[in-house]
Amino acid sequence: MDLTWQELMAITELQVTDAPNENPFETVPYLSMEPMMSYGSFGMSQPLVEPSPLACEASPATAFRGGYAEGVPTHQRGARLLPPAQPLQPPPMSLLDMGMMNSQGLGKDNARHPADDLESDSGLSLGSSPPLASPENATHGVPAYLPSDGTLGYPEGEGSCIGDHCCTRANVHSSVDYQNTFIPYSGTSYFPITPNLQLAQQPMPQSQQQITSMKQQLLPTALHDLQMNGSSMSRGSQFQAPYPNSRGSGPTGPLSRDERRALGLKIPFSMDKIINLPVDDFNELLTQYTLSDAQLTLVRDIRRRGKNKVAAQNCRKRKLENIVHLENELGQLKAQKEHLARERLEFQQNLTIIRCHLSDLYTKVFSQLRDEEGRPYSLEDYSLQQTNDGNIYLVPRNTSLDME
DNA sequence: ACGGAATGTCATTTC
DNA sequence: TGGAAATGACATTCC
Repeated sequence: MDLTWQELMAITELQVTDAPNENPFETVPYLSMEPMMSYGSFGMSQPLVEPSPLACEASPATAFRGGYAEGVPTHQRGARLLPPAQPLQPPPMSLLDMGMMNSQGLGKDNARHPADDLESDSGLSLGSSPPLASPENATHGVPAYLPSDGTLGYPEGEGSCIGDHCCTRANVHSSVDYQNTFIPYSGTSYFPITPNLQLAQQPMPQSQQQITSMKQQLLPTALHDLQMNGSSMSRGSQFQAPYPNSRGSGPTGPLSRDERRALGLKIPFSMDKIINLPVDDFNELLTQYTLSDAQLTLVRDIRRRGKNKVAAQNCRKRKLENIVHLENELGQLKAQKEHLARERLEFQQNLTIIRCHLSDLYTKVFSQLRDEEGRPYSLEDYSLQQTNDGNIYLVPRNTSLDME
């Protein structure tokens, strides 16, 4: 009997890890074992109604559940006199047949609730937004547009160079280093992958393939050009027509609208200076020349448009990168969800096993108990209740130790 | 001729 | 408070 008690208590110890309703992916509710866990009723005050998909039928638990657990309502039945509370505190208990448990998949990890993995593995931080990389350095430190004095623009102080030969210009590349000014998202996942998950090694979801395809299509044109000091950036602020050169026709080509305007108004300094000079230097530059209002307005417009052009390019690049980043995280989340679903299923199977054994042991205990007159205690009328101090008592079902 | 993509520009907000 | 950056919306051009 003591041995049986040890087994029973070992089973109840295992229940400590049972917190089924904390599963965030819970969709199919199953019976909580909590009533048996609390210091309240230690008996089957609630029937085990969950059908067992496992080999529970072959054990005595089947008869127990069928004959009592499912047949006995929770309301009180015929009351008997409360016998003297019989302390049934067993000696220190041992885990029941851990070898069996492990053999059935109840390993140290399997007993964990999936919710544990949610916290420990995912590191989900919905409150944090992706660190939008700022391209503000594009014009700091390393100027976005190299000084073009002598190589492009207008001869300072004279606007005599108005002709076809002036439409050609040196191909001054932008020195914006997008590889450095942008923080790649790929290295800072917000859903850290634990080794056991190995999400990164999972097959790429279809949506991710799509975005990858999109990236392959878009980035080479939109991003790669930017990164490779290509025509995009140069076009933006250098003396290149916005559209004719947009397909890689080279450094030469028709003047842009602002270029033509600048030529028309004989703006005495380069577009590069107008756009990329710091504001103080830009203002100082303006003081060195006597400009008409029209010239002044045009220069300021050119500066504004030139800066906004670069900003628009940066903005679009960021937008694409954000899409790629979010698609990557979506793929990781999907893989993580699948992993948790598998763990949940395994957990439920283990839980069913535990319940079967618990019912079996409970039946065994009651079958060996006898009252003062030698009659067996009925599971229908008596239950085991544990007090706060850990003692276990056999009490009628209509009696609660809490009230005493 | 039409649609999509790329890019420029403007207005507005945010930094 | 002014300048710069960011960004949505629209326009323009090319393919």
